[in-house]
Amino acid sequence: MSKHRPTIADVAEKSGLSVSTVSLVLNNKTNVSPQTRSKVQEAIADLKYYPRGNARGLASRVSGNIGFILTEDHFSQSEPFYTKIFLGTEFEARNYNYYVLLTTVGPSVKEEKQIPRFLLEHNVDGVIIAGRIGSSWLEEINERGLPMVLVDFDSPRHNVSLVGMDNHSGARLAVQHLCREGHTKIGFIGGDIKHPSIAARLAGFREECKFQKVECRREWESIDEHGTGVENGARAARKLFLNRNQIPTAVFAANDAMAIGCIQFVKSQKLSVPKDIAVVGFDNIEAGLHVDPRLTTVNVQKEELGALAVRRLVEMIKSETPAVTRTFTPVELIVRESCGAKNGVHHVD
Amino acid sequence: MSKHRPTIADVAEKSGLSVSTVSLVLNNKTNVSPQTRSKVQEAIADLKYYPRGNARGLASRVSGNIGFILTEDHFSQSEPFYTKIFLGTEFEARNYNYYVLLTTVGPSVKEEKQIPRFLLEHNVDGVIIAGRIGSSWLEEINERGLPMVLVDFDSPRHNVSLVGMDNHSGARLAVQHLCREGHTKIGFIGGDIKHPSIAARLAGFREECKFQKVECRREWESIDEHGTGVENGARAARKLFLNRNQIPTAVFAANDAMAIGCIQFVKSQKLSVPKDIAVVGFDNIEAGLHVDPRLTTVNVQKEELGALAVRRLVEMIKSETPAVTRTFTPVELIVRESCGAKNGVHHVD
DNA sequence: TCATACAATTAAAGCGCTTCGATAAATCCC
DNA sequence: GGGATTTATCGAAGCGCTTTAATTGTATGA
Repeated sequence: MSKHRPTIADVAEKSGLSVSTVSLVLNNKTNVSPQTRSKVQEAIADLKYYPRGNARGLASRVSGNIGFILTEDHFSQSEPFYTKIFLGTEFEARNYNYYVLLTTVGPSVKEEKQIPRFLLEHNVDGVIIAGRIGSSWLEEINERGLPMVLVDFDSPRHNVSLVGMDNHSGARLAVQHLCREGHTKIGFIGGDIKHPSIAARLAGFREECKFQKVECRREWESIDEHGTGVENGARAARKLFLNRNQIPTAVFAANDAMAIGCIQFVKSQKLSVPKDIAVVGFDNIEAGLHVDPRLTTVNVQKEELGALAVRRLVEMIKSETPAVTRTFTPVELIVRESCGAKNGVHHVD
Repeated sequence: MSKHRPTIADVAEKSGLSVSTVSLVLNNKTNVSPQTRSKVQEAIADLKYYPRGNARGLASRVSGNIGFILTEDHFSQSEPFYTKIFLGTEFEARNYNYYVLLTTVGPSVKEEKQIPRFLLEHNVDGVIIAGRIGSSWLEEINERGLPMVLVDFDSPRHNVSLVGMDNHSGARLAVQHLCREGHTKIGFIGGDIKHPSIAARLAGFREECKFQKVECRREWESIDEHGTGVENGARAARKLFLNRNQIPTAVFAANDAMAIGCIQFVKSQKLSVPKDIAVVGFDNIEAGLHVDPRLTTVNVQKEELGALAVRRLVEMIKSETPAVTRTFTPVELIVRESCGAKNGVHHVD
């Protein structure tokens, strides 16, 4: 054993310079001559030196970590929607030399002991929150003076940075496509209608219906209050289709999970998708590929959302005066069989 | 501002004791009188003091982190199988005051720059690896002298600790159930047959067939070399059912993804599941709930696997002489419709 | 009663880095 | 040409903790 891991002092000695100078090189500071810089870099490479994060963090009082917060029900959801966002985060964080600490939390801040340890221990330099979350968490983090970025959520009361997708255009794309397929009676299925993304999708739906001069009655907008899962989709579909004189021939669902629920319900009624009812979803989750018929949907760039969140967050961390930003990724229509059209991708213009 | 975060010195002052004593209390060391201990704890509570991880890590030369390594293709898989394992890891790690750093890696160690930063920087005290991984990674980690635990994989050459599930019993449960349903001709569908879990499932399948005195020909064992995904399942099913005089009436698939592929193929041939072909899978992934008919399968406790891995890893970290352990969680049969039986759960005895 | 052991507490020396202020050398301007 | 700047390098302090060895206090045994 004995041969122990090289420290900055070893690098200094090897290169014939001082520890401080090596540190300057390490941190890409100015006022280092090119020769010096390369001498140091050579020594670093020779020794296979890697700075110890703990020492760096202690001296510079930053943690080098980013916290990623998810509510428990989001993460335990079967669909890897948030997983993919997290993956994007992890990838992008590497480019900035940050580690990502993921944790799940309950719906709202209760006891101190439920607060993520990385917050209590000041072990993150900023926080990314994905999906719906109680505003008490936003306040908790604000109080700690940590920069934060929301992903696919918003809190008007908190004027917070966020990254999201272009829900409005996505909904319009979906409706537009159904119209192109000849549908004139289109319904909407949704849940958790206060969620900004869902609300925006409904708004886009209505707007495009109006624009296309297509019949879209309020009674064809079926909202299940209890959530946005498959079961909720099935329930909303039941509400939409049962006990009505007239039903729509096409449905735009606020997300894929509900769209799948809708398809299940329609099939359970011995009706055919897409022949009797065409269905379009939103999110492009994997399950849409395994449902029969395969789901036409609006694609969301999940990894990109995560990466974007990191970039915004790092900007805030580095900046003295962080600006509140709102960034939206574009979406595109993915045509499969559930809408009764030929396959293909329709990009948003 | 100004009011800055309390340090151990503040706690020492407040409690009228020395920094060293506070440290002893913090670390639950012996030789501290009960009165002293409670005085310190009181001060800690008053000040809302939390030790700074970086300082601790620097002084005690441990990182307080656990690395979680996944190959890229595992993580980008749609199915949240590994996500759930990770979640279990994260949960259990909290109990031991560890942070989990997740990263994905390529199939084998190539350049130094592809090595996870937490390894290069010695920023983890141990490593959990989930799923199939190139043995060069195991060597890389071994060389660094880090304790490690594999989840759902094995490397006979490396004599490494692992946690897995009882694949053998699971396969036997599945076959046993099919026999109980009256099937006498049972096929097997699998992929990546060198994977220890898959191989064990095949072994269990054969053993139970023999035990039940049921016909199971080698030509009814259809292996797709290219993987264990849905497509591979469909392809293996094609190989199994096409161009044969006699085909089995039931299939045990090595995992749910392949089972779903198999169902898709069977349906594409205008045959009925379970009437013409009964199908049983393994893993109990969510997608099995959304396929039609819903998939009968063998449940694997994914979160528990992750938690278990943490426990084993922490034992190794704390121990001077880490023992190599192999731990297996029990499985249970979950009966849904794809096997043509009534629903229910059959536990392994 | 005095040396001995043991328990409880502490002072001080780091852990490996960053950063501030000092120093020395090079460049500038009138 | 000489004081004022600027640039490159370094010494040393300190980040907040752990840990070792030393110190003090108290109980033990002969």
